[in-house]
Amino acid sequence: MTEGPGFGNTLVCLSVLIHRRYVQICADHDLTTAQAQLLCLVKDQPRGMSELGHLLGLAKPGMSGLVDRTERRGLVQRGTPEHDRRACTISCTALGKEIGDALYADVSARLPDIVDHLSPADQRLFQELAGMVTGGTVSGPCRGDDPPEQ
Amino acid sequence: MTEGPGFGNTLVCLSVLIHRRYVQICADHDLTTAQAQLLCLVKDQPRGMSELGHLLGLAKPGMSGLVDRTERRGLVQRGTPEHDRRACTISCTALGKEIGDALYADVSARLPDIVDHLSPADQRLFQELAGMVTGGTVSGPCRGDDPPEQ
DNA sequence: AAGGAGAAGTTCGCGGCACGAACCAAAGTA
DNA sequence: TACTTTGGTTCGTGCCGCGAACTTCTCCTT
Repeated sequence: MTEGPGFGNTLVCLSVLIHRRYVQICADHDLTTAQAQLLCLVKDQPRGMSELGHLLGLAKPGMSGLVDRTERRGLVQRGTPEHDRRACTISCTALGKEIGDALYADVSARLPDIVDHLSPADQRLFQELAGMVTGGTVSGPCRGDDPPEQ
Repeated sequence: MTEGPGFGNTLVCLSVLIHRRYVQICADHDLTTAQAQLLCLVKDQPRGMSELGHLLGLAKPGMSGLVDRTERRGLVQRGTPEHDRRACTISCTALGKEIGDALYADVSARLPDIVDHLSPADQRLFQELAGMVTGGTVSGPCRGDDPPEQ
């Protein structure tokens, strides 16, 4: 409604801009963005596959593969909750926790670089608005609007 | 400097949020995001592989593959400029132009949905700030800071 | 208790994506 | 005429994610 014809494009540019810096930072920790997001979601608490799939917007095979690869690197591990033996709990290894914390700190420190050329007031404003857009989803990536439950 | 510890995370969420909606819109036009971005870059003017690689942040093999797949779908075509016969110009087919224009219109129309829950004033503010962050790069994705020239 | 419906994950096969290394051909240069 | 540089391609590899099919377990109904 209130947006000009170029706003959509601007949003894409913004997303790409953020993503590229994010890729750099992840690569510095030898992580892909998918693995990084998984790690950040489980670094402070174990979670089930379904929950992770929902949070990451992935279907079941995608989750399985991602956990496979991340587990193979020793960052994460599968466990079985006793109350439901078909389910699967993903938790962090000590190494994963260490790397995840370091990554999170680095993201907090270096990702905001992309707004460096704005005035401090504008930076604060942008930060606040970005928080409103993402709906205050603090931990992990925002939930998708389309639950990919299959 | 002015950002709290969660700002980096908020930016990641914002990027993911935008990207997911973008993926949806692209899929509605039967495009991947990579192909969509390529199409948008060449839909109004032909460009060389190097230039595209620079704009998209891709190395040479990545560009070759992307153009291969997009060409195979008949959306884009390779041409040879007469002044340099080893180079290669990527231009749009009629079909590609049509789809590219439709996609662009759809992105302009539907991507701003993600800020719908903000007040009109905040939406305008966010739009303006987002434009400032992306540095007014109007056409195509923003240039990366690290030229992946190899 | 039996038996079927549904949920949680896995596996398989596929395709898109993107990299490094090696390569080829054309252009420029000594 | 050689040598170097530049623009792209090919090859092999790995990550990513989907749909379809399958197994196992839980739960609900009868």
